Amino acid sequence: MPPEKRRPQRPLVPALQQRRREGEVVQAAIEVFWAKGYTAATIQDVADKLGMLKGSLYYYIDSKEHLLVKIFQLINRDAAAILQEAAAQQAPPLDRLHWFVRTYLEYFFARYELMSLYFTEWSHLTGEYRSEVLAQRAEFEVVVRDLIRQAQADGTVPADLDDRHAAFFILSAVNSVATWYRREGHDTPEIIAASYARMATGLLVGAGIVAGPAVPDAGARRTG
Amino acid sequence: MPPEKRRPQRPLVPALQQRRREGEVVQAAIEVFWAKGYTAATIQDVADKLGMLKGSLYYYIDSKEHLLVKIFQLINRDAAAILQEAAAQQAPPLDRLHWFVRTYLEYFFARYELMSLYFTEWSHLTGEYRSEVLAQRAEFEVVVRDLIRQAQADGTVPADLDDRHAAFFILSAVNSVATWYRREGHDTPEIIAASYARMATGLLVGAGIVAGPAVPDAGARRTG
DNA sequence: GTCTATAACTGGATAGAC
DNA sequence: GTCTATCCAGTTATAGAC
Repeated sequence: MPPEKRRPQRPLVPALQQRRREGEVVQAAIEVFWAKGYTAATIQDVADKLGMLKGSLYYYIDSKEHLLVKIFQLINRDAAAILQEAAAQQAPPLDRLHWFVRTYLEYFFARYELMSLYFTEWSHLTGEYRSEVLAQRAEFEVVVRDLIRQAQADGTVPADLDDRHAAFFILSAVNSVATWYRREGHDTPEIIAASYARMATGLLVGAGIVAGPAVPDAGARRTG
Repeated sequence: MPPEKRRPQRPLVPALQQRRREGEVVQAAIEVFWAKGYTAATIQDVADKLGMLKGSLYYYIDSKEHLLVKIFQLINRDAAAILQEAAAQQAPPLDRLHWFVRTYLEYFFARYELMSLYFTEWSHLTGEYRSEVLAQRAEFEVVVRDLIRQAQADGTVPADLDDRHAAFFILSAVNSVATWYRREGHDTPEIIAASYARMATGLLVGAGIVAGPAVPDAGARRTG
């Protein structure tokens, strides 16, 4: 039996301006992760950029994974604000959905490196950290589903369309722009955002047009 | 100079049934990665399941990452076949797109664990391996874009819709089903596949309806 | 109280013996 | 084809400098 060891107790009220170095650590991590990718990047790389030994970094972070979480926290607040505003507006549901997709994507492009890091590396998170990300996504799903249901209630969108599927379809597409968007591309952020908003709403109203008939059982397999 | 040592030379034409153990290695890896996730899973876990030491595994693989690649190769051939068939059919472009989305998703659900592993863990790949995955995705994009352009040519889909954006939108949504689908869910694979195919085609024809007008500049921010 | 250095442990990977 | 030994990176624990 080891003797009951005393661990350094963190004070409940942290000193006010003591976090400047912490911000530098997060900033250095962003640059390193962006340049090399999360997996390839080493804690040593981050420490080097700060001029400290890798072991010393663990005063600021709990783990390499935690460093990723600290980066993600920078955008969580903003994203939630956009979502809540879309939910609170008074315009027709489809207009609000359109606004949400467009505004969210424009924010996305404005902080592209950060958002890209989020969507390409979030899967490295495990346990509690992963759960937090999934919980936040669930909030997005709830709001978008609600907007779709409202549009179904007023007859704009066909009632037989599965609102859950539709919400997933739209959010998946929107969140995946990080996989193909590049700053050097010829499309401006505004154009892409408007294009995506158009498709998101078009999907809902268009589903009424292609509903039943467009599900042929592909009898035409094998040309000829 | 060490004496020219004779290493076990692999015959150019591999003996027919010599790969059984290799298959066992891949199968063990699938089970371990599926159970614990790629990051949390250790090479030791895979070795344990096979009853060998972790160092010995490296006779069959180059790296943990390579093990993931070997798993992915199991599905590449099938996915490419579905894609090519969609491109080769004689039906109208939108019907072919509908067929592709539905068939691809049904294949997806039939091999859910494998496909899920692919879409949730592919981002762990780096360098050459990552490039291969991206190249394969590019093929999907090419075919889907082509179907969309054909539908625009015959007037079914508005010409001012960006076919590249639309292809990304659809493929992103389809490939993301792994993030929310669960075997225990109440939706059958057929229902989801049909629902997604409907939305994919609806998006294209619906874009003509919501085109210009539905882009209000959200003057209604801040309810009140 | 804030920060750094050091050593030890775990997991991924390699080389060479058998 | 498998094992032993060993290396390196990420991480933890802890002692202690300022």
